[in-house]
Amino acid sequence: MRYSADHKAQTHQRIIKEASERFRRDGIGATGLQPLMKALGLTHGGFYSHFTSKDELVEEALSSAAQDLDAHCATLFAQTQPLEAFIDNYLSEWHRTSPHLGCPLPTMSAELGQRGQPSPITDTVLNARLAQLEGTLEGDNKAQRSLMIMSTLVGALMLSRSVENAELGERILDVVANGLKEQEHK
Amino acid sequence: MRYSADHKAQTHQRIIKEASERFRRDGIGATGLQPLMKALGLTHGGFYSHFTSKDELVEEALSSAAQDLDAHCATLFAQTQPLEAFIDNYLSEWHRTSPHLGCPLPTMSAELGQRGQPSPITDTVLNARLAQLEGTLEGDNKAQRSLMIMSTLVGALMLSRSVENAELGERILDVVANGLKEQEHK
DNA sequence: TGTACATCAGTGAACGCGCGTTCACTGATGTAC
DNA sequence: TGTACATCAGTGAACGCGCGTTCACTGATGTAC
Repeated sequence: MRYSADHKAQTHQRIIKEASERFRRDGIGATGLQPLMKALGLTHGGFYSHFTSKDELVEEALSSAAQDLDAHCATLFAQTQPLEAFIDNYLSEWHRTSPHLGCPLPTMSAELGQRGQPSPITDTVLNARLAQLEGTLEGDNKAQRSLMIMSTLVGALMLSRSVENAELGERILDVVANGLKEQEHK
Repeated sequence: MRYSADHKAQTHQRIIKEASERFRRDGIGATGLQPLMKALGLTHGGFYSHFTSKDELVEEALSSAAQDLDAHCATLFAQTQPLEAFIDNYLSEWHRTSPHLGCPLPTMSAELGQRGQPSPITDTVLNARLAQLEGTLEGDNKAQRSLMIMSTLVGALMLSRSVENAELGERILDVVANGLKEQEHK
């Protein structure tokens, strides 16, 4: 069956959106193409009308997630206390319990580093986030401080999601968020 | 064939050691039992004389890795500047390029959080590390500060390993190590 | 000490399963006349 | 405007592969007599 003009582009986007959520929630290796296509009401064979391989989908899904995140951050940076807003948002209970909609770094970067064929996606995502963070800082050594803050945020969120004890998970977020804000307010 | 008294215990330990390295280097899901046993000169069927399932191996391999790390840290804490030694060691070029021998948190905790059946291994490993770190701190709010430092270390090491650009990877380690030491020296 | 037997770590074929990928096919719709 | 045809997104069976796990078997060694 032939479809209307932008039908294919829409399906393409639907696959990317679903994949970017599943990759972040379950990991890349644990996400099968068959269940993914089925969740969209499609059959798996059609996947290759849109992508040449799973690896290509990984690339596209990650840059899509990064773009969404950029847009989301832009709204945070319009606020009066952009750094505090960024920290509170990154270490929020919502972010902890919504890995599929959040930053891909805590969920996917370990696996991306372990994959055979490396790609510069992590570099791109990280650099984008660092650049935004730098914009909210004042004083000296912005580049170094944004790198430290970003490392702390990524580590704290990942750990808070990995521990079994939910109370410990929430405590990690609270303590680190308050500590970071205190630190930056001197 | 029947083997000498402690033969089985030795093989058991060899499996655990090889597994704990592969899990940290490649991830749990990406580590097959068949290649693992083959690397030890054994056949895969024999695996179930030692473990009831892959999940059981995961548990044992992780606590073994945690124990090794404890011992390693103990030597660091005997030094004159234990906190600096800990930071320098954690963010060393050796640690960055030797994930299979290092801390399991940056390599495995994301995947452990994504697995269906959760286990308290991450909690145990993290708490052990936090307790040790607290011992090297002086001043107030030790619990909070050790949590922040640990988050920073884990995040920085994971990111440094995930970026494709090795120069960026090394820069992350340097900047964060220096920043942390400066911060703690007030 | 010598012999018969029991043990059980390790063997290797086989199990069902889901993976990524391929391919001949379908059939509704856009286009050409 | 009406008809014939080309397009191509999506279908669904099939591919080889490696996974975790099972199982009947082997055979060197410890043990019992």
